[in-house]
Amino acid sequence: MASTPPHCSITATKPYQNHPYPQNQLKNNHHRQTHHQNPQPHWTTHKVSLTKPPLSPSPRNAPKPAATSTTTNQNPKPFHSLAPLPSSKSELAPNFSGRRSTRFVSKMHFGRPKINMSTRHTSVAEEALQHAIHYAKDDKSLDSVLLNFETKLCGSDDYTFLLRELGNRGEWSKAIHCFDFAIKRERKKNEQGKLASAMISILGRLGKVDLAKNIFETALNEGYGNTVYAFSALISAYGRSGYCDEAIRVFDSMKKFNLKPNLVTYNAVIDACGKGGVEFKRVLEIFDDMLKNGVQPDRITFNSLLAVCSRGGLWEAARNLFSEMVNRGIDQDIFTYNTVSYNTVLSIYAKLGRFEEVMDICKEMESSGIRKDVVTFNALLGGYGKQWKYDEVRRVFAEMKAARVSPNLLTYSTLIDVYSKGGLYKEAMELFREFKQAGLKADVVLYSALIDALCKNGLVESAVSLLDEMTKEGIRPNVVTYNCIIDAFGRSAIAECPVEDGDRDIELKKESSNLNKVLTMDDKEGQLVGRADNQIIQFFGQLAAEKAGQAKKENRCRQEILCILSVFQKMHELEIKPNVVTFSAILNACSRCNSFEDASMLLEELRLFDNQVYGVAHGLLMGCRENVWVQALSLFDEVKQMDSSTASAFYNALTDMLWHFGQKRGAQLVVLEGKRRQVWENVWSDSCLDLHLMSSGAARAMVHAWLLNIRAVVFEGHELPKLLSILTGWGKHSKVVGDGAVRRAIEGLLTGMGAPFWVARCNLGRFISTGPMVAAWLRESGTMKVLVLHDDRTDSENSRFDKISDLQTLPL
DNA sequence: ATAGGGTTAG
Repeated sequence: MASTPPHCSITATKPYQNHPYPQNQLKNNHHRQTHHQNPQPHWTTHKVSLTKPPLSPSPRNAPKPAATSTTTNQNPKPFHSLAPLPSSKSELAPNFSGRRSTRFVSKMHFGRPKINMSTRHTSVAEEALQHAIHYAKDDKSLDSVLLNFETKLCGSDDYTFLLRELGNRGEWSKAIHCFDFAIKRERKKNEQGKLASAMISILGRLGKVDLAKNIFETALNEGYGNTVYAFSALISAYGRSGYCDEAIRVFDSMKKFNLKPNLVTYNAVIDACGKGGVEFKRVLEIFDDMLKNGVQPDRITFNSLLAVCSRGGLWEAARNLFSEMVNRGIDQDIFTYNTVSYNTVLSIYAKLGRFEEVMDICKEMESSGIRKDVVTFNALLGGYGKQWKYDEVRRVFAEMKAARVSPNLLTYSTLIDVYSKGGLYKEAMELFREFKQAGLKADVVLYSALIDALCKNGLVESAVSLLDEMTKEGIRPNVVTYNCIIDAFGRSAIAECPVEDGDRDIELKKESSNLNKVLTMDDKEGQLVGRADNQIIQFFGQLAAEKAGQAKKENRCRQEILCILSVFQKMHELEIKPNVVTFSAILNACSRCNSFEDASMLLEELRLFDNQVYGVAHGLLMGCRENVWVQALSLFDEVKQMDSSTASAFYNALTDMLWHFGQKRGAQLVVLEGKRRQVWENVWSDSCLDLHLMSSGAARAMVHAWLLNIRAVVFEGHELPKLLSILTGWGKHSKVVGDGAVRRAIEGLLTGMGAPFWVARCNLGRFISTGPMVAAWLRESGTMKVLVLHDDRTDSENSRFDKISDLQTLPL
């Protein structure tokens, strides 16, 4: 076990720990016992110990791994030195599970669609698929469909297509039936092998490990399963269901069968280890084995290794791996690898919005004769969609269909999400309809995206009823689903009423009534679109109509609070573990409460989730800074372990809540602590204050601190820079395009203080001034008074604290 | 044939 405590990671949630292990796999599970079972019963609230000393940071004195740039591909040996480092364990950790926590759960749901990347299947196969979906209600009718098509279907490629597409639709039973049908009719062992590995992979993606194992064993017995593909598929199947010991066992057994693992096999087993919480040292052994056998690791290998590190909190090791990756030239050599690599790079560039590079890669792929597969297309669609390049999205989607690459759940999920985020609800609705027509089933991620779209538009109650629908459909919501809803609390009440344009209004009403007509037609159409689906389509119609700003807002707040409490209730019932995002969401919800009483109800929910986070939030809110500050610091230590946007979101939420309830000084302390810990990158210099990553409360508290800071500069007799600027952004970073809440808040703040700043000519989100003007203002007698912040509520004990830590003397 | 895409907290 080396020095790593089993639960020190920030990704402590192990969603699969709830899966019942198959009976035959419970033996020899020593390892799993230690790793998979969270020793803390989740729903107990631990006692707050306000005297608890702050956590010590991770030791920095551990020996540095010696991954250096001298390493070459031919001599890859430095990895033994990447020993796991001891890392601090905190009691907060179990709740502070990072974002990765739900990924795995969501991937367990229906159809991890993975379809044949080539278009080797014939159009007959597509026709057969339609028949199998729509007409085959039982085994018998499926048989007759298959018999009907038997002579026209072209070998294993057509059958593989059929299996995969059925798998994409969650129809594992039909898929197995087709597999049995196909295997009987196939003579060549090689082709039977293809069918078998495809079938194993499909079942693996659907989380049906036991069935996958059956197929595998039969294939072995019948003499067509002895391939590296079948083994790799089974390893991956075990891995994605969390049975990493089984995955390793299968991997080890390959030797007996004289099979040499290849890159994919190694990647699958390393990935399984990552998901299964295997300690880093053990994974490195496999990695070394890989290198010894001359299999070159690729980006996926490294990513999986990195996941193991981050899981174990082994940040040093992760950093070293990363630099090793760069040293190995993974980035540079990527094009000499294979399609996989292409897709990985492509999706990275697409996410970054670097479309020139994306186009280059596409061209490169075309010239090397590598076909774009569903993953390639999905990456392109997501990339263009996130940049709001909807024309490109349409073009790529058309190209995809022309290339006869079937859009899958992820394709539609991506598209529906980007269209909803862009406010193109009609398009989103049409895609949802197409998605249902294709016979695909929504999973938790798609539902969460839909729920989020409703929430972001203030339709919290509709979101909650969709939550109920998905539960009824047998799809288990995850923490993300709940976080979306919690974070939406109060949004509708504070949402601005857009300035109405009469004509536009009428247009939208027309559009909305058209939508309703389409809806009615759909009902007649019949079976394909079910109850929940109709509801979703209705919601999109509602959203399209709500764009006209017709929302009735009376009583909303009251209803919403009841609604949100019922959501918490459901979360408890389903035993959904909260994470740091949940806490941020609750704090944000508090900021939207009009009364202290409402906020208290929400804080009470926070207390039930995590007494310690509650202790800090509540303590600061009540002005008991001195008592909770130590506790707060240890909380911030934990938050610092998250990725930067998660961390800053938490600081933003906490600060906003404090600011909202008049604890401005407390808010400022939190913000300065965040700055000290570099939660927001490069917040300030003497000439510039960059607020674009901050919430409005955090930004305002920061403006005060910054101005006090340059006031000190002035009073020390130094000159200010000629030009001073405050950047607020103008909504570019906002998920709501052009929102600019921070900009408005700062504008109001500066005006209110009489600070001589004005909006820069070419940039609405930038306030500027000159050094001399600001200096003169800062010298005015009344300025200091408006700059220093106070709390509405203070504990008498705190006056002493205030005096010592007068702002100018704070370590900034 | 086996791996790799999508959702929340700005």
